[in-house]
Amino acid sequence: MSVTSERQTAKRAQILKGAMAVFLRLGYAGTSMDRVATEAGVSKQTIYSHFQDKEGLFRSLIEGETLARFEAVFQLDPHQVDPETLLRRLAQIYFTQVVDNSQYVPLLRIVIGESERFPELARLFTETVAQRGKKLLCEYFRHHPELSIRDPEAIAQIFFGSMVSWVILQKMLYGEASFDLSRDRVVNQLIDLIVGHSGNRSYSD
Amino acid sequence: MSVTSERQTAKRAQILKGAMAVFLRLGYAGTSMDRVATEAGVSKQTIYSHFQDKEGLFRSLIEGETLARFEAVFQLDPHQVDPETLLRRLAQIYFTQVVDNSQYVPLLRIVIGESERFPELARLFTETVAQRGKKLLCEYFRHHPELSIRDPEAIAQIFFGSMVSWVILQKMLYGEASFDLSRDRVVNQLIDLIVGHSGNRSYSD
DNA sequence: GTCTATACCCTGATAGAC
DNA sequence: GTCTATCAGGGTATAGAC
Repeated sequence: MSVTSERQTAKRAQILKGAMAVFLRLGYAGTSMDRVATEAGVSKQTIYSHFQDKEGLFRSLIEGETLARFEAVFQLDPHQVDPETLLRRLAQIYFTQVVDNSQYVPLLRIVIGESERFPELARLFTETVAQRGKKLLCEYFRHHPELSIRDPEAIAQIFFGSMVSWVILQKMLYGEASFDLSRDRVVNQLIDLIVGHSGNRSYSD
Repeated sequence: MSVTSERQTAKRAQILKGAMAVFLRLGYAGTSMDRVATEAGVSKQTIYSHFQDKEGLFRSLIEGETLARFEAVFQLDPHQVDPETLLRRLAQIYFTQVVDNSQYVPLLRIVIGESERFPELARLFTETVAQRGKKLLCEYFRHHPELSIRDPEAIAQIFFGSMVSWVILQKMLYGEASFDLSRDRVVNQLIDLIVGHSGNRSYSD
């Protein structure tokens, strides 16, 4: 039975891998089960023996991607680090560990695009991904009153929201074709605004 | 001929109105031409006599919505207004004239969701909508060196990006269910950061 | 559990009457 | 230009052999 179980989970992973390639490229409605079967290298009936239907497959896929990808992100200890270093490190983690992953942009696109058909996936995404860094930053602000941050949650929204909207505008909506603006400039100005330093270093230092 | 032409444009507008209701709710692939015909109150063949195919209808719809909706936005004269008033007025225009329109969130969602299949629509959207306010704000910063804005474009990205990402998180991805954060708090903190005032007024004052 | 073959519906697009 | 009727193809999901 353990062998059978291993085979099952292997097939399941194989199906999910193929499904991810198709769903993230073509969206939910644009994806056919035939195409998933071909991409995964299994027959259609095999998919239906592991997942109830197309919706169930899609939910399992997005849920798994959301939870697996971001559970190890933003785990740093914020104490005993100066503010500029913390903000720069958070930006670095977001850009190098999240944005530079080739599946982040398509995943964000499909979560947004299908957020009306699958609202619970959208909520899962916001709760696991968006709130994580925000809570860490808010806690830091509350323990550092010398920064005189009036509204930590609003500042956290500004900090992460500026970076996310940069990704959407530049990478998702092809804004870089008509408007060149590097990550570093946004991060430097954010740090300049929040902690009042000049902020000329790169986020990747 | 003028009567015929009027009838044509009336039918065309009728089709586009029905198409908008369906496309914005179900996405491109999720929309069927049968459903558009029913919603618009015309037959399917009538649609095909006005538009080449499904793609052509979709492109006309999104292009028209993008151009018509935002051509009158951000037309204010920025000169001889103090910085806080300008930023607060820009935020007010964005939230009341853009976000509060019931079609903005679905339109933004579908432009993002279909940005891989229709990249030229995504570029049109960024160029007409996103860049308009940004350019106005940048020009203002350049004419007001007393604000000592080092990187106007980056600050403009932070200003508008924070508001757009607030809409995406709170309204599109249902973040308001787990995280309450009002517009006013974000706008007040943005103004506080950029012009250094306390910012306790409402954006709608 | 996995495959081939198939049922049945709905899709985009068109033909022809008026 | 607008409608009804229809075509060919692809959609999800399932039946039955092994």
